[in-house]
Formats: sequence, C-alpha cells, structure tokens
Amino acid sequence: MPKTVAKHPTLRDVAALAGVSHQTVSRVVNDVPGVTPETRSVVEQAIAQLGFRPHAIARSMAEGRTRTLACLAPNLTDFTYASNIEGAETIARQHGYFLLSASYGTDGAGRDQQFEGLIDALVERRRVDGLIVISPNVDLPVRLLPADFPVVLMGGCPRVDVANLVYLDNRSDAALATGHLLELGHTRIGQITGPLREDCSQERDAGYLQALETAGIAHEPGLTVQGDWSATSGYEAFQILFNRAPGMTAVVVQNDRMAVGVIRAARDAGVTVPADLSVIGFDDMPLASYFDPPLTTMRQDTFAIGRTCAERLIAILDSGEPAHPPVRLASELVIRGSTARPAIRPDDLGTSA
Amino acid sequence: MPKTVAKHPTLRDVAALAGVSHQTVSRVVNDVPGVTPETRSVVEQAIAQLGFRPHAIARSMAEGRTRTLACLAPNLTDFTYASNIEGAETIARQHGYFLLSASYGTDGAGRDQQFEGLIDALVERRRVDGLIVISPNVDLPVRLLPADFPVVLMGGCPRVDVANLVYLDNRSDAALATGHLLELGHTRIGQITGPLREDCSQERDAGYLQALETAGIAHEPGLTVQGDWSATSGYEAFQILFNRAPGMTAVVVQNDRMAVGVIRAARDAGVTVPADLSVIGFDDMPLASYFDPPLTTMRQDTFAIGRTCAERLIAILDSGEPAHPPVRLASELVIRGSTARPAIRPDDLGTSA
DNA sequence: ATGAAAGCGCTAACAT
DNA sequence: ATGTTAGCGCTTTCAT
Repeated sequence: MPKTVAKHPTLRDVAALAGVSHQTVSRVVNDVPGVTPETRSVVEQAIAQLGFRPHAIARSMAEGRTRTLACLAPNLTDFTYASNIEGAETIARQHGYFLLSASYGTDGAGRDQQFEGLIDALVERRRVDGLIVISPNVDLPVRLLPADFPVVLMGGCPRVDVANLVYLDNRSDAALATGHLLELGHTRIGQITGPLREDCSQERDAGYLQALETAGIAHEPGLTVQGDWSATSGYEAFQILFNRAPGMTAVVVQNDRMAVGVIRAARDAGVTVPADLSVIGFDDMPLASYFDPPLTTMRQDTFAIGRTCAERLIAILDSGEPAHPPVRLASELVIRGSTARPAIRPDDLGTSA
Repeated sequence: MPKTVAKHPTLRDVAALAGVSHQTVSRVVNDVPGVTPETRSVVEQAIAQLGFRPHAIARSMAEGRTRTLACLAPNLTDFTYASNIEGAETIARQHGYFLLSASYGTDGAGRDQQFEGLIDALVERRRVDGLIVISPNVDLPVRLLPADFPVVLMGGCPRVDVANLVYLDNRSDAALATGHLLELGHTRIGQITGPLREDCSQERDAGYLQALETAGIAHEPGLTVQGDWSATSGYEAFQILFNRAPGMTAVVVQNDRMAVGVIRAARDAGVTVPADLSVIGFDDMPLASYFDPPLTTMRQDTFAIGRTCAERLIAILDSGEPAHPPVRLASELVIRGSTARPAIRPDDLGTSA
C-alpha cells in the first residue's frame, strides 16, 4: 500500500522524490546560490511534479515575519479612506506584502476600545509586520500604539513629535480655499466645519481664520457652524447660517459632501449658487464635477497618500530605514462652477469706491 | 547575570514563572476546562506579569489555519465593492477572522494573470482559510479557483452549476427598472449598458428586453448603447442616442455614475430631465439624491451582500457546513426625481386614444 | 556543494 | 488535573 500522499507536499516530500535533503530544496526554492545546476534542475522537476508550494505560514514562523501589513481606518467605504487603502495595497503587493484592512468603527464610545483590540490582535500577537493608521486624531494612535512597532501615521496636521507621519497640511489648504474666495471679492465668508474634535476640522478652521486675518477681515464667530461631514449636516448648517447672516456671500465647507448639502439647501431657500453664494469644498470626491453647479474644491491625491504611507512603512521594514520626519502632502485648488465673484447688491452701492 | 528577557515571552516563559508546564498555560490561555482555579490564577498572574500574548502565527502553524479571510475585488474604491468589503470585514471580525483585501487590477490583459498570482499566494500557499471573490465574470473564478478550497462568489447572475454563490438577480432588477418606465407610460425606452463582457451588463440587458417584450413593445437595437460605467461614457452614450433617436423619452442606465453623465449631457443638449427624458440608474450610490434631479435608481444593499458572503464562508469554515446553493439578494426601486410621465407631444396627440 | 540538527511558539495526543 | 512528547513546515546554523 503506497504511502498516502499528503494533501500538500512539503519540502521533505520534494526532497525525497529528488533524492536530496530538504535543505537543498529550500535553497532551490529561495534561489540561494551554492546549488549545482544539475541538482537544481532535478529539484525543480520534483517541485513541478508534486505541485509543491511553500507554506507561507511556516515560512513566517521560521522567519519571524509575516509579509503582511495592516491598515486601520475609521471605515473602508469613504472614498478618501478607500483610496488611501487602495494606494497602500498597490504598493504593498508590489513589494511582496499583503494588506489587511480593518475599520475601527464609528465615533464615540467604543472607538478606543476597538482600536486597542485591533492593536492587540495585530501587533501584540505579531500577525503583521507593520501598520498604517488613518486616524481623525493623531493622538489616538500615538497614545495607544507601542513605541517600538513599525507604524506610519496618516494625519491631518504637522506634528514634530510624531515620527513616520504622512500628513495633509489642512491649515494652509484651508487658507488657500479661503484665499480663493477673498480674491474673488468676498468679505463675509462663512464656514461649515467637520466635528471639531477631529484634527482636520481644527486645522482647517485655523487656516480659515488665518486667511481672514491676513486679509484684515474681522472674524465673526457666528459665521462658523459645525457639521458632521454628511450632506444632511451641510444642509442644516446652511439653514442656520442663512438665518443668522443673510449678508454672507460665500462659505468654506470642510468637505464636498457637506458642500453638496449646502448647495441643495441654498436652492431650497431661493439662493442661487454661485450667483448669490459661493461654495468651496474639500476632497474633490468622485463626480464632484457632476453636481449642479460643479463643485469648486481643494483636491487631495488620496491614492498618492496611501502609496506614500506604504512606501515609508516598507522602507522601514525592508531597508531597516529608521523613523523618518513627517512628510507633507500638497492639495490643489480646483476651480469649477460653485464659486464666483459676489453680486453687487443694492445696499453695497453706497459703500463701494 | 540574569538571563536576558526575550522581547516576547512565550508559553514556556510563563510556565517557568508560574511553576507549571507550558501546556497548562496553553489551557489557561485557551480557556480549556480542567484547570484548578488556583493554578489558573497563578498562571494568569504570570501572564499578566510577563505581558504574554499568544503568537498568532505559531498558533496558525499548529492549528493549520490562519483565521484570515481574503476578499478579491476588481478594485477597493468603487462604492459597491468597498461596501461589500466593509460588510464582509465586519462579519469576519465578529467571528474572530481578519479580512485581507486585494484588487486584481483593471480590465483587459493581465487581469487573469494577476488573479492567478493572488490565488497562488493566498490559497496555494495557505495564507488564508477562505476566499470571497467579487468578479464581473463568474467564469473567471470558476475557471481559476481550486475546487476544494472554501470560496464564496459574489456574482451578478444565478448559476446553478456554481456553489456558494451570492448573487444579485440583475435580470429581474432590470426588468423592474424598465417596468417602472413602462408604467409611467414610456414606450420608446433607450438603454445604456456597462461593458457587455460583464455578466451584470448582459443580465440587465436581458431584463430590459424581457420587460419590453412583456409590454409588447418591439425592441429597437439602435436604442441600446454600451458604456464603461463611467459618467463620461454615460455622457457620450446619451449624445449617440439623442442623435439616433430623438423621440426617445426614457433611458435605463445600468449604473448611477453613467446616469449622472446622461443627465448632464441631456441638459447640455437642451433636454430637461425628467420633463423631456426620464432616467433610471442602478446602485443608489452615495449622494444619488443630491444630484439634479435626484436619481431614481435600483438600490442594492451592498453592505448586506458583503455580510452574507462572509457569513456563508464562515459557516463553511467553522460549522463545517458544506457548499450551499446560490443565494439571491433583492434590489429595491427607489423613485426620486429623474423619472416622470412622458410629456404629451404635439405629434402624439393624433395617436392617443 | 550538500546534509544534519536545532528550533520558531504553539496545539494536540497521549501519558500520568 | 497536570505534564510529556510530538510534531506543524520552514529557515538557520553548523558540519561535512
């Protein structure tokens, strides 16, 4: 009775068939020099004949690394996160790594807890070699992550105290957005922010304030309303702003989804964009140019951000390159149809010139 | 000189400290009965003291499974795929699995090759326990996947010969969409399809034809144009259709992105939606209700689809449940502003009644 | 150039 | 209830 063939042949099965030691097979598989062409050929035939494939887990076990990276994000569906992830995944695979992605849930309670659970399962139990963390608050990972584990952070503001940070300079981006409105001649410019507990919202707010100040325009706190990134919240924020400050001619909206909500609310209130109100968003989300009017927005190359994160992480892993200083990524102003010069209103006539 | 403490304590380190065998520690860690409360307590203290965490890879090695699933999709950014993935990831984690997601590239050459490479690295090398495959062509995975590996397919049409298939009944969904237009009173209904090499486009086309036939309306082949799912292709397809059949009063557009392109093209051509032209899309993508007019569309619960796939896969893995017959998932007609009764045109007056 | 031995950290099967 | 003995399939180190 012939020995039952194991479902998956091992190095030793190949070795037995080729009449060499399993070690030699290992050398052939890993392209290690020091194997005669003849031996190599015999082994290769045996490998082919048996359909041998090295066992990735066994290899991880012996090598002490998994060739797997993980990316943690608040969710996997928002286009910005999804494209970060896709960018990272592309680079990872190009370098022989896989990318495991996990979301750590919606805001509020449980978030930290879920994040910690993820760190435990992925990092402490050494399931992955490195981590990319996308977090609305850089503090979260900084606080919860072990210091000696390879991590690249994707953040929304510069932080000199944080190594391996790839960040968007939201402050200057927002200043640029506000500057665009200022240049068009707007002076009463409102703002709709994301949740103010997020770095990104804070930074953009700071940039907005900074641009106003540079232009010598007094800041009206009542002109800023907080949203939650959703189109609905943009809709509601506009209504508040509209009642509060009918003279407002432009709004900086901290993301495109809310901007779309603003445009809808404006129309419902009889306000025409951009004739009566200029609206600028952030992200340049897919189809931003297909709304009515097409959205003027601050575009971010989110794929490139994901790629950069993965490149940095792999450099640390493969080349033993140590922690690197923060990398700043640029945004780009995309002018479309939702912004224009302010209309000259009857009551403005007296004050001009 | 004290023994240098290993960076990561092992079962044996804990055992030594607790004065028991490593096996007892293993029992405690895995909550296996048959350990005295006292012993357990001592071991738990040692675990805490050393900060021991079980090594996931070593465990995989010994258990012969990785508690990791993979999801393959054409890309990770299209909302439909991203939400499938997020749904699957949620379920996976609830059951103690991680989800590794990988994209197998854009269409055309290289696709099969990349897919094969993925199968090799993930399946043949046993890096994951099971696979979820989202493919525009069910044939691709059916052809390239080993028969004995746990796989759940997410597809666009029923296939009795394929086990573990979770599918959208695109044919009847398209018939429903077309039926909506028919009910409104449209008779010359155009169609813009996705790439016809994809199952989904074929099925929807079949559903469209079927609905027309049921209504006793002769099919005009010239009223169908092929797009590539992009808004731009929808824009262009409308132009072709408009020149070809100015009398057309409605279009079934096989996804929302193209539908948005159609609406834009219609407006640019002086055609008002829905007064002059009704447009129905598929997907109910995010913000579909924020376009102008809000999109009427066939909604699919893509999160639920992802969840279902993961549930099936885990059932096979954990409960040893064998292959199951195809699962059909329903879509829902969401009527918004882009569809309406056809206007009564001058030349229609004579023919009516 | 090749082989033998040891061990990665765990689980499983079998003692006691 | 606890301990002992074997591996899991590979890489690494050291012999030959």
